[in-house]
Amino acid sequence: MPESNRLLEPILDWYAGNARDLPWRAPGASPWSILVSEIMLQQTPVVRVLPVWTEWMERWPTPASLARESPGEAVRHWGRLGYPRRALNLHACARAITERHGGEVPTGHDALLALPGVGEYTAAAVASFAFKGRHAVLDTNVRRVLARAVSGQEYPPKATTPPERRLAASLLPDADRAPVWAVAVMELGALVCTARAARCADCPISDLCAWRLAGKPAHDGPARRGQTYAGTDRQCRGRLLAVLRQAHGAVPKDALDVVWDDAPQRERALDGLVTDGLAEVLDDGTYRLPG
DNA sequence: CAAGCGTGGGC
DNA sequence: TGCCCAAGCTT
Repeated sequence: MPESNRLLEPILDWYAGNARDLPWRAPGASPWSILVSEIMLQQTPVVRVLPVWTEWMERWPTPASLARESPGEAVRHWGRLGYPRRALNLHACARAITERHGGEVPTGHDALLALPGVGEYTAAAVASFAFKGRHAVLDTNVRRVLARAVSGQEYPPKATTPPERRLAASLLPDADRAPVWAVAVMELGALVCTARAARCADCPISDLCAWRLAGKPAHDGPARRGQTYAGTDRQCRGRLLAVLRQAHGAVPKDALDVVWDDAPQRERALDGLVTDGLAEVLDDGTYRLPG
């Protein structure tokens, strides 16, 4: 028997009084709406997801309704959420679900994992939140809470490690409480145990937290990230795709050329968009979202 | 497996 | 102001 989880009750109690009222957590939220929310939330803050998710749910309330559209429509209505390949992934999910799963989001972790754009985290999240399965749900929030509370480190490793998975698995409560435990730890990381300026005064497990008890030592080791954005291919792709999104119909190449000066980089980025299925070249040399 | 992939907001 | 970060996935 694993040692009992002393974090469980304080975190569940805290969640009961502090959970945000997010629409994909409503009792009637469909598995599809939860899957859409999880893909949209990958690397993207809740406040930016909310309006897009709402529009998508009105427009495409079921996998079948999205599957009937062209992939380009998904990209267009993705707006400025970022990482637009996720729109293609969701469109491909919709088609896979209608073709292989009778139009219903699959309930099992493995079947979810086989869907495009669904990785270890998203499969566990949907299996847990939509179908009330018992899974360790390890997102950046949970990893940070466990790193601090249990391991005494300010930040988790850059990539998820086997010890982290073992720890998360060992903390899983019984099947009845596993889903709420998963969402509660995530919420604690999102609202209290934040990456910067952790609000330890509001934390329900501050008296158990190894990191706080150690005096909140600063992260040792190299700086964790260093990605500039200005001038990158990513920025260029974003500019080009914005033109295609806002135009309805084909766009002459001139209209793309004007948004980025560096021609070789622009061509490379445009080729990349086509390769990735985010844009199409027509016979007359014009460009558009994928049809 | 490290790198690439968007975008906007907070400090 | 620039840097860091936000419910990751894929190759």
